[in-house]
Order: sequence, then structure tokens, then C-alpha cells
Amino acid sequence: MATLSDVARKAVVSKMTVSRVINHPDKVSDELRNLVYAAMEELNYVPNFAARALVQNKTQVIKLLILEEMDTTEPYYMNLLSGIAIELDKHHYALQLVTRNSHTVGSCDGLIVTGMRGEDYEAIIDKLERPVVLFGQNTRGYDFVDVDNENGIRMATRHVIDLGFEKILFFGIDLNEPFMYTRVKGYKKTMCLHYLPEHLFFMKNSSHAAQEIMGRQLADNRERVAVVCASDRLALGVVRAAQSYGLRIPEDVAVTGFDGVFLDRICSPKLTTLRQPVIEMGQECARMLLKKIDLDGGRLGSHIFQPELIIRASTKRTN
Amino acid sequence: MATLSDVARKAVVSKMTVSRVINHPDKVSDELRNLVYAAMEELNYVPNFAARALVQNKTQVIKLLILEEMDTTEPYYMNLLSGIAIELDKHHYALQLVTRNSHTVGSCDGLIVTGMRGEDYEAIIDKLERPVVLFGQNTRGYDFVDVDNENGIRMATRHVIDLGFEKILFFGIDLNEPFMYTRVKGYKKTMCLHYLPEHLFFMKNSSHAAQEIMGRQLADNRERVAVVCASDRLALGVVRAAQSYGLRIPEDVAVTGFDGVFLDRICSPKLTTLRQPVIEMGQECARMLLKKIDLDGGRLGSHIFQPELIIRASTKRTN
DNA sequence: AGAATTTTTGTAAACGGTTCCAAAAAAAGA
DNA sequence: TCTTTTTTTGGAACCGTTTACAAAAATTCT
Repeated sequence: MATLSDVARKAVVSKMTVSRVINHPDKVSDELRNLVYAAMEELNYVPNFAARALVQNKTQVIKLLILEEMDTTEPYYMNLLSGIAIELDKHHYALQLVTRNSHTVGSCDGLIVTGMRGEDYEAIIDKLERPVVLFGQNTRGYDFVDVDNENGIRMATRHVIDLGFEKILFFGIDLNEPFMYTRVKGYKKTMCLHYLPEHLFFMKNSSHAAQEIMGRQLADNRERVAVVCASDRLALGVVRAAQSYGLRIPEDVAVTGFDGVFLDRICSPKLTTLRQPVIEMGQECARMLLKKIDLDGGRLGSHIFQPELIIRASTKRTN
Repeated sequence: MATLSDVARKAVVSKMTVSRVINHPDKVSDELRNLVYAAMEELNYVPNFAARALVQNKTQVIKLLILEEMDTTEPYYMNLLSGIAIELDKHHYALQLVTRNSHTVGSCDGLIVTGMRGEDYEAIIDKLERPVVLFGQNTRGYDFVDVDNENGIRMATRHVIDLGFEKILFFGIDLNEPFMYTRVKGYKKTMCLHYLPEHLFFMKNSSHAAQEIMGRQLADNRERVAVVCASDRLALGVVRAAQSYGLRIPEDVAVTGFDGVFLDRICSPKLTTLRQPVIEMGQECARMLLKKIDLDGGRLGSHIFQPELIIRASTKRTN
């Protein structure tokens, strides 16, 4: 691989002139600039990022840590990734992916972290002494980007109440997840406000689990019911269970999901869901992080996005 | 950030000793080793990857270039990413993501490339003079990992022929894609072999497009028909169209998909599909690339995976 | 034209590690 | 005990780029 010195030698100029042609082309005379360009072309010169990183103490690399224990091949994460990539590309930063299998985290200019639970990773991250933005969680003194989980579920619950449902179930995932806790709160508060009894069910985030639990509910009791779900996967399971019992959606069983990333449109009937603008949220993460890097640390505040209640055939027939 | 020299000073040893503690701990006496560990701990020492990369001419970074024009937030790509990450983690390599928006590709030890079309990117990649493995395409003199597209579609087509279908449509995507070309070939060869007439349709890769085109077909003619689709998305559209005409699946209309990553299990009825082992393919990509890096270039041959024909309710009722 | 200013180019010293080799210390052999 | 060998430690140079400053050349001003 040709180095800057090789280019300098070929163009018969100093290393500095070559460096300047790369970084401040306008500070070099036309004549030399063209000589240098020609030499670079001829030698297939590619700048060495490590050398630059070393002297500037700037890697131009942002790491995304996806640390959740659940299935990270969900479209949700690809959207996040994509949003971050879009924004980083604009600012000439590279995106590096770190999963919970990774041995080391290593050098970078900043981190976006999602699914961090427990102190271990906090220590690792703090040690790096780099700006951090959390995604989808609110921990101690970190800046973060999240969706308003509580208000989302509140909107969904109110929506089915407005449709005249009186028995309303909540299907949730592992209660230890902080985002789950706030979703439950949204349900509880709304039910309380309308003097309605709570019916909480927790399961793992799979349509099968939801289908089975909903199946058991319907076996006991076929009264008109709405199910507010903590994810589109769960909602899909509820839909399946209702269909297998020959019940009409949304007349007999109404269902709402959460995420609005992929499943909601694929499902039939299409799901009423709380759309998280995941791509935009990813972009905002990247923007915040880059700003923190520019400002050389310091808190920046956080950004909470409102989910959008998208009303579709699983709760309301539209003609 | 503390440097190696800082640690050396604090432990009252030479830089070399610290470096050795990091890279060959057994070559250092217990006494000094512990002194160094203590100093590292106290100073929060994190090694500087750029410095190491510079002197070793080794970044420990692999870049994944996802260059397709289509929607790369598909679960398919996340699975690929995941497979690659799993394998790279094992060998202490970092994974960096490059999309077609990226301004530069930059230094790395090797590249995995998918969706490269045209000469522009080839030139960029060649210039880096780094080992490359292509994913899902077979171009000139590159090593690659792919799925046997032709044989896959051949299996699907034979499957519906075996089920007694005589009118068999093929729903494909943009014919310019090389993988599409071989899929069409699989259909044509099989149809030819059984003296059956070909019915080819091309559209963009969306369920809506497939639904509309299938709808038009059914409007004209309701005879028993099988549709071999080039993706699960298209298959989903076909299913929808058939359902909207009140036709029975699989008795009146049989459908096969391709990919088997996510949609096939979500769809109702579940899809018969050609499952690509995308995660394993990603792992194989990474393994091949790392081997090429170790072997310092040179061709290594390619790896073509067989897709698995998964027979489900969209073609055959199972009880 | 000659001094003052601006623009263009070059030199030397980092940046934080590792490689290569030499020196010192410890262990083994005579 | 004194070499010889092995193990442990350290010194200097270097990786490819940029930063900071100095020198040279070109331009402007008086």
C-alpha cells in the first residue's frame, strides 16, 4: 500500500504538501495540487485511517452496542441501525456494531447503547470515557432517546374504551424490562381513570405464547373483549387465537399492538398499533451523539418521541 | 486517557514491559506483571487501537458493504449481519457497516460485499487491495457465498408439479438482478422438462404488487393454479389475492415463496418456502474472509448453500 | 524599488503503540 | 566457582499521518 511519503516522492513535493492536498486543497497551488493528484492516482493511494486517528486522537468511529438478550434479528433493530447509519454517513463517521458476544469494546469517538442491563457494561462504557447516548432506556445520568411508552399504551387503551369495550386485557412481556414497566403503567392509569378492572398477562415476546394464552381466555369466556398488547408479535398471536375460535375482528375481539415496524402491515387484518418512528429515533441518537462529541462531553438532555396511534382493521372497521 | 507510557511510569517499568503484559503476560515475571496490572487498573488504561493498527498494519476491522438499492431494513439483512457478527466476535474482529450512502470506504482488513452492481464500487474495492468475499452474487474473479437459486426454484416447481398442478405461474422481481436470472432459469428448465407452458410475471418486490397482478389473473380465469414466487413477499401478495377471491389455499391456489427468514411463519396460512440459511451463510462469509486474511490473499473457492424446501400449508394441507 | 504583508511550501516533532535487538539477571552446566 | 544458556527487562527506531512553526516565494503597499 502506497503511503503519503510515496506520493510525496513521486510528485517531488514534501509530505506536508500531500497532506494539505488531502485536507485543505485550496491552500496549495494549482500546479502542485495536480501533480499530487496524479501521483495519488498512479500509486492507488488510500489514506491510512489509523495514522490519522492516532495523531488526531479521533477515530471517526461510532459504536452501536445492541446488548439485549432477545432476538436481535427483529426488523426493529435493522431500522434503528439504518437510522443511525443515515445520519453518521452524512458526517463521515463509520458505524461499528457490537453485540453482547463481543470480547472487547475498544476505541471509538462515541457510543449508542441499547439493552444495557446491570452494572457490568456500565463499567466498561464509563471506562472508555466517551460520549454515550442510550436508546430505549433511561438510566441514571445518561442522555437518551426513547419513545413515550406510557402515553402510547394510554392512547391505545383509551382508544378501545372509546370503542365501547369494557373488558380490556393487557398482554405484556417480561416485567423487569423498564420499557415494560411504563407500558403497564399507561394501562393501569387509564383503566383506573375509567373505573375498569385490570387484567394483566405476561409472557415471552412471541406470537405463539400470546396465541396460547388468548386461546385459554377464549375457552373460558367469549364475551366481547379488547386486548392491548405490548408488541405487534403478541397482537398477532391474539388475532390468530380469535380467528381460530371463529370470532370476528374487531367486533368481538379488538387488538392493538406496539412498534409498527413490519408485522402490523403484514398481519391480516392489519393491526392497530403504536408506531415508533425507529428510523428517526436512530437518526436523533446519532445527531445527539455527534453534538456531544463536538461539545466535548456534558449533558445534552434527552429526546422522547411520541408514538403514533395508527388505527386499522384490528380495532375499527374502515370502509 | 491514560497511555501505555503513563502505566509504565506509574508501575516504574519500561513501556516494553507494559506492552508485554498486554500481549504475552507469561513472558513477564509475576512481580512486575502485578505491578503493571495494578497501574492499569488505577489509571483506567484502555489500549489505543489506532496506535496498534498503525504499527501492525492491521485494523482488526471487517467492513460489510450492503449496496442494494432495495429496502435494506428487511429481516434478511439483519440475519446476515448477525451471522457475520457471531463469527467475527469469535476472532476478535470488529464489524463495520457501510451502506451505499457512505462517502468513503476506508481502511480495514477485509470486506464482505453484497448487492454490488456496476463497475464503480468494484474499482473502489480493488483499490483497497484487501481480501473480499461477495455475498449473494458471483462476479468475475471474486470468492463468494451464495444460495443455489436455480436448484431452489427447481425444487419448488417440481413440488407443485408433483401435487398435480398443471398451470404454474412464476412471479419474479427485476430480471436484471443476477440472482433473479438463475431463479427464472430453474423455473424454465423444470417447466420445459415436463412439457408445461411458461407463465412469467415480473414486478417489484412488494406484496401489493403481487396481490394486484394475481388479482388480475384471477379476474380472468379461476382454474386451479400454482404460483412459484421469487420471494416470500410476493407469495404473501398471492395469498391475499386468492383469499380475496374466496379461493381455497392450497386446493385452488398453491403458493411457494423464497427466503424463509421471517414472513413465511407469520403469513397465514404458513408459506411453503425455500429457506436460505442466512445466518450460517453470514458465518461462512466471515470464516472465508478471515481465512483469506490469514493466507494473505489468493483465491479460496466459493461456497454455495442449498436452500431447504419447507413444505407448509400454502401448498399442502398437513394434518 | 524596497519594505511589509500574504501566500505557499517545507522541516521537525509528535501521537501511542510494537518490533528488533541488546543488556542484565537468573538458571543451568562444567 | 566460572562459563554457558536461558529468561527477563529495557532502549531506540519506526508505523503514516498531522500539528506547529519556520523559510521561501509571491503579492501588495508606499
